[in-house]
Amino acid sequence: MADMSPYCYEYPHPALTTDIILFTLRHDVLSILLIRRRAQPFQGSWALPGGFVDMDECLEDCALRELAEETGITGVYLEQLYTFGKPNRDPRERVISVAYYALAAYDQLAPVAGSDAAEVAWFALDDLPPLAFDHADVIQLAQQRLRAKLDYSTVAFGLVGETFTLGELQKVYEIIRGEALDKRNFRKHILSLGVLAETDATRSNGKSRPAKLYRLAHPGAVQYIK
Amino acid sequence: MADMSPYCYEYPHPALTTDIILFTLRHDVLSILLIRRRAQPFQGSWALPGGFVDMDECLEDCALRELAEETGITGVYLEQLYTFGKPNRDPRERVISVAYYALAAYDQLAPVAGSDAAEVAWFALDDLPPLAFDHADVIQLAQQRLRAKLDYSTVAFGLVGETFTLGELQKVYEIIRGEALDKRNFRKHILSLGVLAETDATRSNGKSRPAKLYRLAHPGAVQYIK
DNA sequence: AACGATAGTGTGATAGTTACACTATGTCAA
DNA sequence: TTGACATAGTGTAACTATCACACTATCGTT
Repeated sequence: MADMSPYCYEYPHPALTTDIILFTLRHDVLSILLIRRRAQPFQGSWALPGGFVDMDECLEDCALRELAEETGITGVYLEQLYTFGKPNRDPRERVISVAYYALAAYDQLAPVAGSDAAEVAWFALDDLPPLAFDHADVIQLAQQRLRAKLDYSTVAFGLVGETFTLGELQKVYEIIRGEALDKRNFRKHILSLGVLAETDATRSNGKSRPAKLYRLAHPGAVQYIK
Repeated sequence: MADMSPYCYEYPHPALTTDIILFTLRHDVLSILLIRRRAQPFQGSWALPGGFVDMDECLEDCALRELAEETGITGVYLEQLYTFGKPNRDPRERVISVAYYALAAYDQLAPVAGSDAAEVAWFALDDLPPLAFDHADVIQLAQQRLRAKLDYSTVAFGLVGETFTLGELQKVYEIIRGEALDKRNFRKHILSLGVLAETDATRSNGKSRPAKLYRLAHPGAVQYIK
């Protein structure tokens, strides 16, 4: 018994995990990536990717590592969301989960089921399967946060590629806010923020006039705006 | 040895604490409550109130309990801020800290040093002593968050009493934003939010014309506005 | 009764937001 | 090659919100 449980403490310690809500837009639908659990508890249920924090890694590194291990995905934008710690979240033992949300452009992603995942799949946010643990709550909070940050930060740029057309960007805003936006007003607004730079390339969707491509003037961190 | 460390796990577990940044306005200065540590590590240093999470209590309850135990303070507004988890935050072992910030009106508070605290004192945010652990970072983030939330929520009401004059409320905004505001514009704005209710009482500061007292129309949760 | 202190009140200028419709340029099919 | 389709790209006027600004009212104090 002691051989199987060699990590001993004077006081009880909880287990610590990270969970990742990876948002993307696929076929004009806001979606997240879920894995089907290979292990107990909730074996066979859909759940957020995530897992236990190693003792020598920081929380953010853990989130990135788990996402990579379970889904093969790397290089996404990541931000801490909230820490969930109710006593009976997990039937095995006390587990604290630090939730992160991640954003990426769909065509830059190629998820592959990894070690702890029997399967990996995208789900539209309004068509989620039954979820393990309290992951439904986690996802709902993430969606709220994403919507709120649209208005005062540059999060939206995390959901498009490195270069993008204003039409693509407008679609991101429309889908997350759930309402149509006026094209001229949107362009005026977004250009006035001063965070975009023109490129001299254009992109055609194959059916119509090609659109000018833009990129972030200062790529990297999400900025607060206004 | 095993007798001193009876809580054993198959994998290593971190310790889990909460820390609380309790803001108040005292003598027109934004201040927080610190305790002087009675125990190692950082014995004798100033630190945020906080402590280890019990295995059967949720994170928020822990924060409230620790605040009560160490400072005697109860009944404050509390909100999760961020979770700090770098591997070497604490020299003893891996410690994850879920930080909460709290708000209260100064005259409703009477801090008293409790069990783990040798001393409890208010410090102006721009005149903090050297702090234990990474608490200086925690406080800085809390201050940023407080300032940001002023503009899109009703947090400011957490720093005044149950009833308050518009002059008092304006002072809260001015101090947190660090700039003077126009009285007429402030009143127009705050009343237009529709979150205030008049009372028919007034309050005099003893030196001048008494001011009408207001209260929150829907006390309780901090609301998002605009 | 005069003074000091804070409460309380409105208006005009400016800036930001909204509503709204047509031309331009590409692809595709006949 | 030309016409139909799809999306890109563009300006203006009405409306709304924000900002700057100064005086009167009412209390306590001397």
